[in-house]
Amino acid sequence: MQSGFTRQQASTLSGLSCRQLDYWRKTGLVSPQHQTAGGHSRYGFVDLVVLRAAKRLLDADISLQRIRKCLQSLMRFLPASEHPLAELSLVVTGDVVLVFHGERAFDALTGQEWVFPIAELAAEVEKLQQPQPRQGELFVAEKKLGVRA
Amino acid sequence: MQSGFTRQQASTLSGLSCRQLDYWRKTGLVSPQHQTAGGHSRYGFVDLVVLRAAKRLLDADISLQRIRKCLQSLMRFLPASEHPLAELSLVVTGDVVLVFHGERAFDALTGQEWVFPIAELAAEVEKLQQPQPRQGELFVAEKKLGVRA
DNA sequence: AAATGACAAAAAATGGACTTCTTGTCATTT
DNA sequence: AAATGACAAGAAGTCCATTTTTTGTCATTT
Repeated sequence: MQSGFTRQQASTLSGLSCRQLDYWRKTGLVSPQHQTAGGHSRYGFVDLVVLRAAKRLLDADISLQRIRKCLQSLMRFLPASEHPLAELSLVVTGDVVLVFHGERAFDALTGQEWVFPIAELAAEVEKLQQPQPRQGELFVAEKKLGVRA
Repeated sequence: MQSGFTRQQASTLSGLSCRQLDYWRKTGLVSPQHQTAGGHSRYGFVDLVVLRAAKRLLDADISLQRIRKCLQSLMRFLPASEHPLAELSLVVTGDVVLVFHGERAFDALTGQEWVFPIAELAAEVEKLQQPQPRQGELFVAEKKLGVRA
């Protein structure tokens, strides 16, 4: 076994057409990791993972242009992280792709992150619901110190 | 303490204007849980949680029309679930709102769910990378049984 | 086999006009 | 105070025409 997957192999294994692979390479979406001396493509392991991910996204009706932007973000995680892929998930919904890494969720496109637990809101409301504090002493202390006023 | 929060209180506690509360009630987005004998609003605990959630979504530039649809989905979880709010989170990104409940992620709007771990893709590729099976016997068995052909 | 180029069909994005929805403000009623 | 109604500005959604992107197919080259 040599250095990587040929175009044909990559196509078969990813479910993408050779035409797509060519176009994607030409437009910089997924470029094969190596080349042969003769200038032929050799796709690497990470390439294949990316190609399969892209295929899934396409199947989920995510447009290529969106995938283009998302993969840029995904790529940052893929080769980099220590526990690389195990803790990494994609959530696809509507036309948004999220990258989950542990507890955090990033919009693969914007990099924006915003998660908030409902329990937090409920706790806030619950606190407001009882202006009479349970811990009387603390309340008194606050009044004395003028924390609330 | 009586039955609930007045409009004014709900407004103050949620950060929404009375105008918004009125309009939202009129259009059925969030209706106060009870009414007084005189026909005045009394917002309940869950109402307040929902109002605060809505306020946050608005602050995140989610349009009211989208919130309208999302809350319908969120509402299903809120009063229903056993471990109600503790395991519930919202992820807001771009113009999509996801409801997280345990391991699952639902598009709050469509209800669609699709999560996939990258590790899975990597494992698939890894398997393909070695056409020589590690378990020789199994491979032979498959050939014998014609499973692959 | 793989890369490249050319042509065309299909899919997706963009931009603008138009409509609907939200919200503030103010007056009136209950 | 709260509800209701009226007016208007701004925000957001919809629809349609136009442009760009993506992909298949086929021929040619390396």
